[in-house]
Amino acid sequence: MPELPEVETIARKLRPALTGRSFVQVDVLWARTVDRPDVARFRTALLGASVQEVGRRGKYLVLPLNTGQTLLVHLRMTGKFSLLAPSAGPGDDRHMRVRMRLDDGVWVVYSDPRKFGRFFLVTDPAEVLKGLGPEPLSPEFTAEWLMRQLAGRQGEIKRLLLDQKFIAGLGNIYVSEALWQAQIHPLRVAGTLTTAEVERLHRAIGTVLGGGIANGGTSLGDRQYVYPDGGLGNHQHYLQIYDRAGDRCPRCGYALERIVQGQRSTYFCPICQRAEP
DNA sequence: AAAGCACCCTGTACGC
DNA sequence: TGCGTACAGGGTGCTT
Repeated sequence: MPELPEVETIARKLRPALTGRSFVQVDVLWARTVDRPDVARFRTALLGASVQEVGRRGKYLVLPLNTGQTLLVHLRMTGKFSLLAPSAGPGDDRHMRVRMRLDDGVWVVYSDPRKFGRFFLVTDPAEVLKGLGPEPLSPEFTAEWLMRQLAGRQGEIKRLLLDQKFIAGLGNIYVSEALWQAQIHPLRVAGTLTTAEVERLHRAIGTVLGGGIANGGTSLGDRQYVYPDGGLGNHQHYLQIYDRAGDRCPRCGYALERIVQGQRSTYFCPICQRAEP
């Protein structure tokens, strides 16, 4: 499940292969993968267009084109890109949903078993990105900003951190890790966090995301997330609590627990993540 | 503002 | 062994 560090890792791996290249072939094998425009217009507009850069905003890949349009991709749960040499061909992955050939012959293959990922080709990227909160690794994301935004909030802190309109890029794994590191209970009412807790949380978010990127992202579980160059990330070896219910807390040794918040799993330590300030 | 739920999907885990 | 079913999960949209 790609979150900010995984999408950043993917962008970095796609960048050298795609920047300056143009698309000479575009095949959409699962129509609903293309959110907009319709598949026919998508193909026509992409053919011959070249990629100016490969960026990221939240969990979106952002590829401005020389045509003035921008290709945006959200991988959702199981979307992944592969880069294949011209001699290898595009392959025959049964989950292939989009395949694109570049002007140097390299194949860019998008596979997505659960078909949740989406491509957007738009004139104004804000059309897709406008609702997103700030980038958690940018200078504007300060402890002071976080403190102000949390003030008065009655919802649970974990659910709020997952809200992309609040902060862009955090997902289930990194939110659980950040709250554990900051020693804050996931059920805490957001507006009740103390200044010290908010400062710990702010620092922890930076630490877990930075660590995830430094380790080349997470390759987890059944999906064993594979990057465009065929490699695996390393960060799964550094996760402290995610998907470890019943295991001992690395900090205090007590059994980690799993609860459900907003139809989603939350992992935490009931001892060192205090329910009260 | 906050929360619940259906939906989109399929691989996997689990019960019988 | 084989079959059916529940479940997971990010995001959107709708409802309360």
